[in-house]
Amino acid sequence: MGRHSCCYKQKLRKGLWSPEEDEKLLNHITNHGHGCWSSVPKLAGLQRCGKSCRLRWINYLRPDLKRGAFSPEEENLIVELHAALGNRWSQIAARLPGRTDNEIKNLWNSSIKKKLKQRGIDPNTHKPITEVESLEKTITTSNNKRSNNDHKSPNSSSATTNQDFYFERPSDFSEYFLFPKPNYNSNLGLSVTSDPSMIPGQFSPGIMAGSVYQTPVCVKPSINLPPDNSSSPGGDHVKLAAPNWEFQTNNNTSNFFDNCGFSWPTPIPNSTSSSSSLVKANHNFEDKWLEYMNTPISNGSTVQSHQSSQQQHYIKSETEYLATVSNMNDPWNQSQNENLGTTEASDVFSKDLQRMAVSFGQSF
DNA sequence: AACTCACGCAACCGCCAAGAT
DNA sequence: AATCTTGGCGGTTGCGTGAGT
Repeated sequence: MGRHSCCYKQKLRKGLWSPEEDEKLLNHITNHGHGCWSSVPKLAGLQRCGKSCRLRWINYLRPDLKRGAFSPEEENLIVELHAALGNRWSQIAARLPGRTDNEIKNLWNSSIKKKLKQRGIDPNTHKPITEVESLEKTITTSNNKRSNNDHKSPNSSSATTNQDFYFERPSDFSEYFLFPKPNYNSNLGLSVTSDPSMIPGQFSPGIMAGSVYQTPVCVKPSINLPPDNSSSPGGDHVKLAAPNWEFQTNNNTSNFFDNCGFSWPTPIPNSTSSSSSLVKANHNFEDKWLEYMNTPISNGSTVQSHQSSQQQHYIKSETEYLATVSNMNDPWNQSQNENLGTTEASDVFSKDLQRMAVSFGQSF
């Protein structure tokens, strides 16, 4: 259980991939597609397990990867999506073309989390830390009271987890629309929607952000995406998450994002009384939230400063070529690449060059 | 120059779900 | 129905690098 049989039945290589391995894998998938991942290493002549090959392809070799530093727009979008989706990195990555879940997860853990904390925002709940702390106190108190009656209380986890965050939310969010909706397009400084191509399909991050903490209980929020055409050059080998979200509390299968992109489902009746008090209680938070969203999360230049050292990898040139070719038939990718700023473009292959230098023992 | 520390990234680990047998 | 295989995901770890002393 857990570890795949292929990983220990055979003596397989682990650790960093060599340029030769990359080339083998890239050539194989380019020519044949990956098919069954477990057979890829054998067919490609690699001493790796299929899982490792898959990961390497998805996170590094895939031709549609964007690479380079995250833009402030991307970071803001990640924050918004995290507020709505939690640690569902693959789903967040699906909204950020060319970015991998691993990349986003790393960025979140290494950079964004800290920035949010510095601003007094709890990165788990996206609420002001003071509010979270008071909430924790309340929950601890109530749990203590409850545990006096029931020592086996299963619901004793911290309120700071995402799960708890979602469960805290009112099931009726109709009154939450009383909140003034922040207009992130205007002068709030959040530039997420300034680049419409950033958001595939009908996703409207402005609306999303306004409803960040309004996500109702048992909702799997997501965004309608057009069919993903950014798969590997060999065909539909790379499956990106294909979300098909539904409102779970009932069987209403109408899509969340019909029409206006991010429309909320019908509110659950019989819970308005509690939600109205919540609205009041959350007014302060709304102000803080606006303040929080008013400031772009990243300074851009501070992110991934390591990548300022420009280095390249010979594999990437081939990969980039493939990406270019694939983009010719892919309007979405075309628009994406057009939106790559010069700064970002210059960062694109930094890590690869570094590896090349290491591999060949040369400096450039 | 040498050392330490913090950070970012790539890769692995463990688990789960779905499909195949 | 039970078991096995595979793909996928989120959490975690270890290494390389750069900054600071």
